[in-house]
Amino acid sequence: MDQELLTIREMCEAFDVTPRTLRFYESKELISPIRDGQKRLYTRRDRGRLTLILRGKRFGFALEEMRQLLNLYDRGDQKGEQLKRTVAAARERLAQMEQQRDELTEAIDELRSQLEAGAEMLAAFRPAAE
Amino acid sequence: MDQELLTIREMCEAFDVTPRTLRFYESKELISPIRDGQKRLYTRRDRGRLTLILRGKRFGFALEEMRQLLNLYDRGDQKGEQLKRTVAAARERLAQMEQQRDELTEAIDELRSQLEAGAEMLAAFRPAAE
DNA sequence: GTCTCGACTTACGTTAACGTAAAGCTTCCT
DNA sequence: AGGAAGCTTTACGTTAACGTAAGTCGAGAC
Repeated sequence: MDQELLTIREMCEAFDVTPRTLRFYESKELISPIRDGQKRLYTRRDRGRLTLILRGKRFGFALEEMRQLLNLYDRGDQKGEQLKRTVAAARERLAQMEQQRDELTEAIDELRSQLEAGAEMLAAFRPAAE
Repeated sequence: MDQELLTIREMCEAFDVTPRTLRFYESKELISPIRDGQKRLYTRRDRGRLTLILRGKRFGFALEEMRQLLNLYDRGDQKGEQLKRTVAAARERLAQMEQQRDELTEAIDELRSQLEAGAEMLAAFRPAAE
C-alpha cells in the first residue's frame, strides 16, 4: 500500500466511489489524473483533492464550490489572502448549515406537537362543517 | 372575505404561490378546482387541501406522499384505520427528520472544529512534503 | 370592431450528480 | 487465434418541482 499511482479501480475501492464518479469529477475539472496510454492513473495529489471533495460534500458544498476552493489553492499563496477566502467560505457554509438545522428543528417540533395534539395533522380540512 | 369560491389569482395571493404551481398541483391530482367555462374556481375543499400540501412541504413531504395521504382521507373513515396510517407516515417522516438533523449537527460540529483548529480545512492536501 | 387583460393549454427548459447503455481498444490467458 | 476482463468514450436517462415561452381564447373597455 501507499503506492505512488493508483488505477481507477483502486481509487474506487479506496474511496468507495464508482468509476463514473471519478470520470465525472474529472470532466468537471475537480481532479486530473495522468495517463498511461488511455488508462487513468491517480496521483497523490488526486487523492488529496478527492479527500477534500468528499469532505466538502459531507459539509454540503456543491461540486462547483469545491472546484473553486481547490483552484484557489492551486494558485499558490496558501498562507495568505486565498486562505482567508476559503475560511470565509467555510464560515458562510457553517452559517447556512446552522440555519438549516434551526429550521429543521422548528419543523420537527411543529410536527411532533401535531402528532401529540391528537394526531390530527389533517385537522385543517373538514368537509365544511357549516 | 371568506368567499365560497376563489379565482386562481385570489388563491395565489392568499397562499403566496404562482398560478403555475396551482396548475401543477392540479395536474398531479393534489387539488381539483371546479370550472366556470375554462376558468378554475377553488372551493373551500381546495383551500383546505392546499393548506395541508404546503404544511406537508414544510415538513419535507414530497408532493407524491402528500397526494397519497390526502387520498386516504378522501376514502372516508377519518376515524379508523386510515388515520392510523397517516399518523404512521408522519412518525416515519419525523424519524427521518430527526436523523437528518443529527447528521447535520455532526457535520456542523466537524466543520466548526476544523475552523477552530487553525482553519485548515484543506490540511489534507499538501503537495507531498516527502 | 379592435384592443387588451387575464386565464388557458402545450410543451420544452432547468439543476445536480451521477446511472446506464452501447460499442470499441488493449492486454492477458489459454 | 480467440476469448474474457477491464479500461475507454459518447451520449442519453433520471428526479422534483416548478419556470418560461408560445400561441389561443373569451370577456369587457373604448
